[in-house]
Amino acid sequence: MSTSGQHQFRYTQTPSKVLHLRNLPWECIEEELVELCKPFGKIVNTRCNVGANHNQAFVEFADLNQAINMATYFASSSEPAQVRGKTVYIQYSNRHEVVNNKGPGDVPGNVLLATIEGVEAGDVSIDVIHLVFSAFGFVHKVATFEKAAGFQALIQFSDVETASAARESLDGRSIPRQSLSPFYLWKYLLPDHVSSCNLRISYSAHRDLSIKFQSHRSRDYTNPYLPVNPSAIEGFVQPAVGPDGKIKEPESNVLLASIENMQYAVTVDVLHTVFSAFGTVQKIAIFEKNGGTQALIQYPDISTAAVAKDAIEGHCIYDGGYCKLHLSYSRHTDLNVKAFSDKSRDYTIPNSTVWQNSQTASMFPGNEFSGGGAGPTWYPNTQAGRPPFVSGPSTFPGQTYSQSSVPAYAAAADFSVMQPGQISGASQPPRQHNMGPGGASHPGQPPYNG
DNA sequence: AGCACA
Repeated sequence: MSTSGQHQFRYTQTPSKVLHLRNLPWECIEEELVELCKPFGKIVNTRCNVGANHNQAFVEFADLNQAINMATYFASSSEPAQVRGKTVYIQYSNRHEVVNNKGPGDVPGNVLLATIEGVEAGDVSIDVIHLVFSAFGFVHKVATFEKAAGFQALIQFSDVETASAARESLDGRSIPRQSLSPFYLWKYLLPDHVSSCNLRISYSAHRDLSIKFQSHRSRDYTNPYLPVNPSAIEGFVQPAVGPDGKIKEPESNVLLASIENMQYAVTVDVLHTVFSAFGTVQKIAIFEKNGGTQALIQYPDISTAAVAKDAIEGHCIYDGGYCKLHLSYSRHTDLNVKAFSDKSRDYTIPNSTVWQNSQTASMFPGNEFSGGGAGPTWYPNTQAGRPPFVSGPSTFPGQTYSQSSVPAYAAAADFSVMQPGQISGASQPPRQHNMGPGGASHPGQPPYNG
C-alpha cells in the first residue's frame, strides 16, 4: 500500500559519513574534492564526476563526526563551499559508504600510464609523447614499452596535480595529427597510416621511474648526463650492412629464440642447459607471441651471444625435428624478469638458494646422475656456487629411470652440436641427441628413437 | 541544485 517516501521526507538529513556534493564543475577532479573536504577529517574514499553532467560527487570520511562537522559548518557558514568559484551544495548521502570507484589505475600519483591505442611502437615517438604531455608541466621521465594492452608509456611529472591535469585533459582524446605549436620541430606528430590513436590514461603506482639509458624507449629529462644506449637509439645508428648488401640486425647480448614445432614443453631449465654451453646465461624469459613460443636469453656480452646464435641457429632441442630453434638478436639488452617463475629466471640474483632447490627438484628428479662420475663435461659453464644436481623431491615420484631412459638435462650432453668445441666445424651436420623428451619430463610421450 | 549501475 505504501509507496516509498511515505514515512519520510524525500531528502531527509540523516547523518552519514558519506557526503553528497552537487553543482561541481564538470572538470572537477578528486584533488579538488580532497582540498575542500580534508580540513574536516580523514577522507577514505571519493567518487567524482558522477551523473550525466559530471557535476556531482561523493566523499566518504573515516568518521561520522567528520562528515557532520563539514555539513554543519557549511550549512551555517556565510562563505559557501566552492570549487573553482562555483558554490557547492553539501548534504548527507543516503548511503553510508562510497562504492568502489577506484581501480588500481585510479589512485592518483605523479606518474601516468598512457596506453596509446591503435598504433605500433614505432608510430609514436618518445619525443611526441614528451611534447604532448609537456603541455601540462615539466615532464621528468618517459618510459615506453609494448605490452599485451598495446603500446604504453609511463610519464613522470613532478606532482600529482600536474599529472591529474594531464590525465583529465588527455584521457580519451587522440594525439593530434599535427602540432600547431611553432616552438617545436615536429610538424606531423603521427605517420600518415595511423588513422587514430586514442590515449587511455590512468595513474601508475610508480613514484619515480628508473631510467637506465637515454634511448628511443626511455628518457630522463632531469639527467642530461645519463649515458646514451647507442644500440637503443632508433635512427641514430645506421644498421650494419653485411657483405651481401643485406641489412644485418644489430647485435645484442640478448638472443630471441623462436621455437618451432614445439611438440614438447620447453622449460626455462631446458633452455638454460642448452644455452649455458656457450657462456653464462644471466636471464631467461619465455613468452607466447603470435601463437608461437619465444624466449629471450641474456648473456653478459654480445660475443657470447653471437657464438651461441651461430651454433644453435636452426637446430632442434629434441630429435625428430622437435623444438627447432630460430635465433635472432633481441632489441633488449637487459631483461627485467621475475627471478624465479615457470616462465623466467634471473640467474644473476645472488643468494638464489631459495629457488635453486625448487629448480633442482623439478628439473632433476633423480640423484642417479649427481655422482662425480657423471661430471658434466657437457656443461662447461657450471656457475660457481651452483650446486650439483642434488637430490630433491621428484616431480615424478613413481618413475624410475633405466639406463636408456635419461633425464632431460642429459639430452644436452648428447647434443653434440651444442659443444663449443665443435663450433669451428661449421659444415659438420648437427648430431642430434638420440632421446625423445618423453624420457624424462613426459612419461606418457613416445619413447626415444635411439 | 537533489544520490553513484560498478
